[in-house]
Amino acid sequence: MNQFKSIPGTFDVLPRGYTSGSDVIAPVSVWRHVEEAVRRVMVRYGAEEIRTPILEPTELIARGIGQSTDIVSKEMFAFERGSTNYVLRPEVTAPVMRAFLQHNLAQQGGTQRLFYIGPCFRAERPQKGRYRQFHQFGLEIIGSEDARSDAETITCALDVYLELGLREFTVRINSLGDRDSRPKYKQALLDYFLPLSDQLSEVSRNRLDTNPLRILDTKNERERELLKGAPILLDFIDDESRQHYDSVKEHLTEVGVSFVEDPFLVRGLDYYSRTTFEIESAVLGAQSALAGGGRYDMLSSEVGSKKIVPAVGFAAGIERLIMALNAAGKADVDSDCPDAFIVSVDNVAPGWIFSTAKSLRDSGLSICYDLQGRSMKAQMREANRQNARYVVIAGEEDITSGVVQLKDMSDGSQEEVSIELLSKTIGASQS
RNA sequence: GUGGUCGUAGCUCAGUUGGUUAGAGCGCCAGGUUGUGGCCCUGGAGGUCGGGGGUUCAAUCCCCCUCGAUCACCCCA
Repeated sequence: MNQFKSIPGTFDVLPRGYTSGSDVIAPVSVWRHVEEAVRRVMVRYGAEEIRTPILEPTELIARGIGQSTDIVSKEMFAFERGSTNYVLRPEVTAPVMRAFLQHNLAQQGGTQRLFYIGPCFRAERPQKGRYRQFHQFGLEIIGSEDARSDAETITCALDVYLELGLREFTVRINSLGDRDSRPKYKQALLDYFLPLSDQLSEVSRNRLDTNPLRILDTKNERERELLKGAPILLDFIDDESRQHYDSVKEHLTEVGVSFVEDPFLVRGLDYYSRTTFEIESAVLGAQSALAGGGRYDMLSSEVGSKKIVPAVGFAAGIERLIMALNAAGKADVDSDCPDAFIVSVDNVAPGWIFSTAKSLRDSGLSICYDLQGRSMKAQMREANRQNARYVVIAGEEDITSGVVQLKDMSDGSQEEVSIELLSKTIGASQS
């Protein structure tokens, strides 16, 4: 009988953490540490949390992200039930936009700053830093064209990394221009590459038909050489987009964010226009992108809005963030430990242990005790392993006399405490 | 979907040019200390050496198949 295993590309987050292949799966405490940092930073940005379903209509994702993208064409976990097509969300921007439109959040006035944390799903072949179920957090600023919102999106992502103690990353930015810029540029790219097509790899040759922009981020050495002579996207964008882009760069510079302009930074989701950016870390191996995002002014109309709703946002991978934290030695986080562990000498008075634990818990303390009838030594070891602050030692006589031993595990000191005063004494020293 | 690498205890890994009961460290359990943890010492549990087939007197080791893991391409977080 084979044991069941988690599906490839998914993993369990355990209390203690473990290694899986070359990946270190961090303990839950690290995950919470990250999630709390995200929430702190988001609050500073005035962002409010939004939670959307894991399941979305397939059509929303297909239209939002784009039929020809890899995500939609080959990486969706999608299924049909009755007359409805469902998909496990591969990202959260389109769902957030859907929710924004569905609930008419524009009616609440102003610009909405919405953030999320949660799982996403893509049917890719797993590898280091890439999973089938992975976790993202992100910010969407919906309802403004202001270049400050683009810059704010970038600083917000960076602030999460800074908050967690990361320092080593690079920001790459580019502008894709407006709706009309891309077709013009695509044509220019085609004009450049078609005569050279015999020098291109098979994948890139196919892309000339399907999505020529994707040739720009090839890793192939020879193609990179060819790219040096290729037309530059920035030369094809409209004046307004150019001004907008300059303005984004100025704002970033004003607040001391350094970045590199990458004329070949396109992204694999169709909804981007104008600003795009990626934040990457050198410590991550092949999957080096920590976060990515950009402006998506066209998305709202793609998913059925009559009005164009301008928006920008970023999405960041939590697994990759944790990998970077591990590499930077910033992933050591204290996990919760009990205030006290009750040791029963010779396993006497199980009922008393149970009810005492309950009443101490009722007073807000975290209490553990042995459930296996183990020796006192083993109970002490267990208390030590769990990092209990105190051990309550109770034997037959202690309980009848109403006075137990309270041992402070940090320095080994021990005192007699009457049972009625236990919660007060343990609680008083809570730091 | 395509390539490379690797499968020995819960974890990290030794090992056998094919030869009796397959090892270590960590972890776990117990004892050393009959009411006291961390350190130390002793002992113990735990493995069909991924699975199937073949070669051989004999396979964990050699061959074939298969399954799984992993890294990379592609793409993205």
